[in-house]
Amino acid sequence: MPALSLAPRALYEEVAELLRQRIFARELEAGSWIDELRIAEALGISRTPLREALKVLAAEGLVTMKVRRGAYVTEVSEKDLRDVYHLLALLESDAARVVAANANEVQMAQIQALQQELEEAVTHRDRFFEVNEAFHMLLLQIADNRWRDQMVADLRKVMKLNRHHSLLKEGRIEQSLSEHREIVQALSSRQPELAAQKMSNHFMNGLQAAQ
Amino acid sequence: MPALSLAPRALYEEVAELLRQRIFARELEAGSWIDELRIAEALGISRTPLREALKVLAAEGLVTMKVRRGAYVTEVSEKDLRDVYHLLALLESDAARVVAANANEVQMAQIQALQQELEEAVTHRDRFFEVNEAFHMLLLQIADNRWRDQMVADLRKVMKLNRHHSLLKEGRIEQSLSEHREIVQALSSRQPELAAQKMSNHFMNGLQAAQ
DNA sequence: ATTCATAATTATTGATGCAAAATATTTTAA
DNA sequence: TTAAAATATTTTGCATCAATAATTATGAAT
Repeated sequence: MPALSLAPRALYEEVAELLRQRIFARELEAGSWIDELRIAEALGISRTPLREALKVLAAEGLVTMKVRRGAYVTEVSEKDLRDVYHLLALLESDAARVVAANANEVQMAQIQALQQELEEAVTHRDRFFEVNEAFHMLLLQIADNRWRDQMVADLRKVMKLNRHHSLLKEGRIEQSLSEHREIVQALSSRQPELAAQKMSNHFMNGLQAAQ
Repeated sequence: MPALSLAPRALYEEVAELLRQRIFARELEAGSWIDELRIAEALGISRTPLREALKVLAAEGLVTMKVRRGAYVTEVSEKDLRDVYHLLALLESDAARVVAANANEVQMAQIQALQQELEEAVTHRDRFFEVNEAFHMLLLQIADNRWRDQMVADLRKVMKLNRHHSLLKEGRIEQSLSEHREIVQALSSRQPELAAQKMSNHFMNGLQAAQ
């Protein structure tokens, strides 16, 4: 029985989302083989939508398909993690550059409002995590490049495969907040290169905390 | 009857490749609906591998899935084209930066050898096209970031959706060659920032020629 | 004549079944 | 006892089949 949903998504998308959650929650271990038959049976669905979901996840980089050997949860090495952070830094710092150069006053106000929310969420880990994500999403949305949005979304999913979460490290939230202040400062004062540099810095520090 | 294949790829991958070719060749028009039944029948295969192939192409951005309405060939607007070039410039110029900083002497020699081949191919459009692609691939390979490789590959596929091919424009090949010389020069002299800048420039000129 | 509702047709989505390939196990021989 | 070969089991991958949803066409009513 499919889960209740107001937006009628296709079953393969529902399944893809469910598998993502299980992968992030490490119920499906990194490197392990994904038993199609078992999962299809457990979910009460056929293998067809499950196989389609696996191909979507493969394109995102979350699983790896091997010919005639099925799907495996992607293993993320230390180098992979560095590489992914490197690209996120590159893409999001470019977004920051674009925003600093092109955002209108209303959009700047939105950014500052979210920064304010972030300041207030500093004592609540989950809330901070949530607002932090919203902040980065807002910048991407303003930068307005759907291809970048897609790539960043995929890379962030891969990043979540890693067990060490940078924001969970002692003192990282406070440091992250401080870095955000500098980014917003650079954006507000319309300094594209500075904003890009601060954003890049933000990711490099995140990587340091993550490993 | 499935197509003869020596390399034991899965059928859905063969089909994905075939559809890519047809999309690039405009046999499948931009924005048009993809008739599963008709194509499956024409290829003499069932709809299952075809549907899996379509989901792969959707992840690459070549087709767009609409719930309960099937697959459509992605329409690439002028803005899309600019956005894709922007990202390719960003990613490949970063690769050039990494190469300038980290490549060893053997790799540098490979780059120079390919540049030489490019010089010799200037009078043969198809050959130039081929060597040009090999050149960019070599830089990516040396920069050694499989996530970037995947993203660049996807973006290049989207770029090919556009009907105006920059290398087909009068004089563009000669200009492109000259830009390549400057890139190789910057790489050989180990100037990361200059290499990145030249590469970025190369893409911006390519975009100009493409529209 | 136009609009709304209902029915029919068409196409997507999901389930099931079957064959081929790969892996694991067992048996036999050295 | 160990290794190799043959057999058996597991699992992927493709095809066919059934059902659900959407669109279009037709008919009736205002």
